Amino acid sequence: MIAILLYLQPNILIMKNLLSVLKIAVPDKIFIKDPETSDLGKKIIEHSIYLIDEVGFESFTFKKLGLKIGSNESSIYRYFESKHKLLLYLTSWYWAWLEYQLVIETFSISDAKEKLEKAILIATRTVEEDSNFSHINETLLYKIIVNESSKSFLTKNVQEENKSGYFEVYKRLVTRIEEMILSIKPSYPFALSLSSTIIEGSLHQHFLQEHFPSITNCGQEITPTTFYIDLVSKTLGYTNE
Amino acid sequence: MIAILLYLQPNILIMKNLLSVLKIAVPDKIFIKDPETSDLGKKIIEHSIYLIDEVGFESFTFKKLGLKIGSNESSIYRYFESKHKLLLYLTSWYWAWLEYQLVIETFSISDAKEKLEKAILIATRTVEEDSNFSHINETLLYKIIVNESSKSFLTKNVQEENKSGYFEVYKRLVTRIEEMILSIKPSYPFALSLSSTIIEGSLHQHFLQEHFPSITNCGQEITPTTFYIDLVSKTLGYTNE
DNA sequence: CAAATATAATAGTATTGCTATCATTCTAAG
DNA sequence: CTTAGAATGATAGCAATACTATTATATTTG
Repeated sequence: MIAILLYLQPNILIMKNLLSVLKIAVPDKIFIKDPETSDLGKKIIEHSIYLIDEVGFESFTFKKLGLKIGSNESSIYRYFESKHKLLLYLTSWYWAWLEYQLVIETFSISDAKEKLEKAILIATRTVEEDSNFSHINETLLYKIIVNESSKSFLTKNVQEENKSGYFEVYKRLVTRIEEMILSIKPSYPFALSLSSTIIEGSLHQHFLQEHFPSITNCGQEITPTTFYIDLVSKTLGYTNE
Repeated sequence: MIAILLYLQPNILIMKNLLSVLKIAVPDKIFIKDPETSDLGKKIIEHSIYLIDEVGFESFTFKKLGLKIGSNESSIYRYFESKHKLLLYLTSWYWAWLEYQLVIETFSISDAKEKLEKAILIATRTVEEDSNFSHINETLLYKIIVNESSKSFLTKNVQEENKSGYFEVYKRLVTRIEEMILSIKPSYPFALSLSSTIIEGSLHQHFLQEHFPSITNCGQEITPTTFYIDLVSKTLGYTNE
């Protein structure tokens, strides 16, 4: 089933259909009860995105979220053990969604360079259009990823949470791009570091673009995508410049 | 005075002397009372580094710090309005210290490439030796920078705090490296982004090395310095490989 | 229809992130 | 040497946070 669908042209309509069959898979240790399995769960996810975007992660509380969705704080605790776990859920969902795009949009590209550049495009572009095929607003979620996602791993418990598999999706994504880099230049000794630099670095450039425009070239003309495609092509030595 | 000192060979002994004359300058709006002006102030800085390293920034409180230094919570509030301001102080101090190293250690280098590579080395190397010439343990502070510094700007108030000048030192550092890049290749259109990528990216690689070794090449053999020197030389097209 | 399951309501608790007030100690100028 | 001012300490208090626990009420499902 999945293989058949993957041969199709990737466009938003097809993605819509695909996602009605496929489910974005988030490591299930992250939640107590899968929010996808109930109306309340979906409302929690949907409105947590609105609320975190609105007030920021530090000021976000389950009590406020309960108020927003006309539900009770204690009910939210039946889905997520803490707001930190909810953030982990959102970030994992985002990375899984990105991986999914990466796979379908590069699947049929045979040229290694073209494939990598497509992957860089997907990983570094601004998510501007909400696909509207679920309760998740990807545009706002992307803003949260730019502004808050680092907080999901910059904690005293990373090691532990890493062992629990909470970051598997993210790591797999880095590995996928690493493979694409290596298929262009197998002798390049920093493929993992370059891959992780593209992914985290582009979030950082997006952040700078919004809050510290004086220390980035990204703006109207130049995008993080432009910057990273140039960087990678030169680093791997396949530029025609 | 400063100019005279800058002609000297940079080594730890001279730095020690230099720093007894020069003071690392942190934007003074960050604190209520300059912690450098009193014993209590210095103790606050010294032990905040130990405590944040020990328990992490989220669990760090002024009450706990007060206990550690045998002082009172309320006294600490006379120096810093909040723990967030204290983190801003520590990060600003670190960036100022790094800028200072950058300036003295590259001052007398006339070759543009050599100068830039020295700068990259300084900006990306692990701080392993505590210089011991002040109450600030640079080794531990560096660990805090790797693990917590992003939290100083990933907040809802960045814009405002940026306007207040809290990030001036950091931005100046990015600009300094940008200039070095441009002096090698004036036509390179992404010098600011490359500079900010080196600085933030190397912290990220250090973080990965410690917590997510499977998605970085940095480890025993390869360091963030190796990776970034290779990246930059290829990107600017001056590699001899 | 009964039993199980999900949700809501309420209460409670330790801790956080402060502010405010007042008391004490130290320090430096007259 | 004293004395006023500055710095520090002690104590109290407060609203909010980040939960846990218990009980009650819907809702679903077999």
